[in-house]
Amino acid sequence: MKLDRFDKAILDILQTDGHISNQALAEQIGLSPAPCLRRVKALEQAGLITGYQALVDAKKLGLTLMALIGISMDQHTPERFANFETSIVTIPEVLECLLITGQQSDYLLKVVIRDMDDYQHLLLHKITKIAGVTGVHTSFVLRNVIARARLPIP
Amino acid sequence: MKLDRFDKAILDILQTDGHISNQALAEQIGLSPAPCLRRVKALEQAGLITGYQALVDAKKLGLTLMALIGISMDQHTPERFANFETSIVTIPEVLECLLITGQQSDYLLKVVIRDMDDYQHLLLHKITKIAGVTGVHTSFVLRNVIARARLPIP
DNA sequence: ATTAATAAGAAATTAAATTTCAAATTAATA
DNA sequence: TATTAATTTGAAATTTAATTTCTTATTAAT
Repeated sequence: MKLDRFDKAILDILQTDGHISNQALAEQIGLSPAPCLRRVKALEQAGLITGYQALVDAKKLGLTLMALIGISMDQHTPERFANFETSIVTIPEVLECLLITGQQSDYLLKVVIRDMDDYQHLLLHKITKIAGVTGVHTSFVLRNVIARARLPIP
Repeated sequence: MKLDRFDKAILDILQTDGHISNQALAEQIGLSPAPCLRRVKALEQAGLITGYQALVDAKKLGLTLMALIGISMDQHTPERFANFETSIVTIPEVLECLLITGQQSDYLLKVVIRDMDDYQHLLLHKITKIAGVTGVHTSFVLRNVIARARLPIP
């Protein structure tokens, strides 16, 4: 699927405001509502738009701590990795889990927790309990300079 | 503002599906549409819901590379940091920018780019051009095990 | 237990999404 | 370059959902 300027504008706007009405969206990109809606549906159908979500303020939920946790595994086998990944997705505090190169760590996790007690519990009773996890290195986030940024539309 | 089970259910559902109709949402949480809508509006008003966004597939946009870039600064002064932050927010490829502890780096960036050429250009012509940036260490993301997860509702 | 305050639900209204179809634009072919 | 086919647009009608209003019920406080 190739995108013209209308499609790109739609993606750009919907990443910023996923609740904009179709009429307002149509006006912003310079089309009438009917074709605008068709394009949005087509982008959803094509899998370019994978969903919509509300953005929630972590601090107002009491989730004031964010940490990055580097994880080292004992063996670099597909089985070890697969097992780790199926375990880690069940922990709701883990917002992100990336398999990475260029570090001592194999995985980098981003977690949000209420406080140090919760962090300790998460680390000692959940993460280090997963088979194969040998090393853990945590960085705490002091400031979130850019969050929830939108993808650049090429 | 304190949240009851209805509010928590709303936040949980809207983080998963920000496009659900108010009627369907009301049914899922076990309320009629009118009070359900009132609660959603109240959560928006209170700043618990900060917005809505469409989720876009990076690969389908041709953004096939994701990298984590650790940044070290020469001086740890508020002015240096402020300048870096105002510069970094203008780079659309930077999806996330965190000021962190526990690493050699001061900042950790998450970037998405098309390919190695774009990465090279981003690094050499944009990031390292910012005043005070002395060290850069890049990790490439091999696999995105968990992405765009939703906050756990306490 | 009684009152006040808050929240819920039904129904009416308003607004938006969706569909339909004729007109226009774009792309392809001769 | 003219002609045809395919695709896309936009106006209007229809359907659906959001929003408001008002009465009833529930919860909290005295």
